[in-house]
Amino acid sequence: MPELPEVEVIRRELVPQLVGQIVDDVEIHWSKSFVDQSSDKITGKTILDINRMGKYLVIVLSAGYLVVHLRMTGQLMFAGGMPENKKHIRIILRMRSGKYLIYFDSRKFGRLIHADRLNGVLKNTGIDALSPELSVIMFQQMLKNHNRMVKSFLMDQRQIAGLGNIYVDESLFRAKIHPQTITHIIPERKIYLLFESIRETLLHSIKNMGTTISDYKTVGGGFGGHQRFLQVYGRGDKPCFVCGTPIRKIRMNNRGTHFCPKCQPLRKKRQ
DNA sequence: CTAATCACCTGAAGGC
DNA sequence: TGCCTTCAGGTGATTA
Repeated sequence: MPELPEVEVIRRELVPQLVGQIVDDVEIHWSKSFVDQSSDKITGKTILDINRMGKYLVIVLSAGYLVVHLRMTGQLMFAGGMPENKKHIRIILRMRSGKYLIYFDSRKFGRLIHADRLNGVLKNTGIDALSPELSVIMFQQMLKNHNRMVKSFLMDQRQIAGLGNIYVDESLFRAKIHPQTITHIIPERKIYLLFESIRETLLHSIKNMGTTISDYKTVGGGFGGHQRFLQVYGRGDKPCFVCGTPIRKIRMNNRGTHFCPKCQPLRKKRQ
């Protein structure tokens, strides 16, 4: 479900509510959802800050971290009491204030990881897609150093972290690059365009509180609004908003991949 | 190094 | 209604 913009929206909502709270108790309803690899107990720890690394939410405790990955269907809710709908609750963190941080996850893919250090947990996470340290020069170098299809490169969290299936398809459409283009043949001006397209797509979605296709909800239970602006994702066979050609949907790495065959022609050689 | 497949899970939607 | 298949915002392990 959530990619960088959704996780960032959740982070921003959570910070004012959660910072300063003290963990009093952890209730585990599905054991695989909570991975405790810390030598210390989480009870009694104060929440100092919440950061984001790619699609990970990093809750900084007075000692150690609670790292959250929502995968496909994870949801967080912060409330003064238990919600009416208790379905799919996997973890409940009760705070000393009497409030609760509740983790829902219908598909049980997501994880809350309690760890002393971030090194191990984030070892496969590359530079964040919105990091100010990710320069267009560095992005260009990364693309030139790989010989693979640009969509699968952008989906690879070890390279650039935060993009998922929706925003990769949207960014490639915006940059007019076919998802199967091999990274190292993309001309320089297209690399610049792609770099900007990724930033604009992600920032625009954050402004709209993320994209709700089915499960994603903000911490307050609201829906995102960015689905109104999707150009290709979920629009297979529908006319391209730019040229009217039917959007094509194919499978790449077992993921639905959407693009406009006219706006994003496949080039096999450097132009 | 890259690609393909499966595994982890549940629920919604469509065909018959 | 019900059964069956396919699909879904993600990632990690394994095999080719």
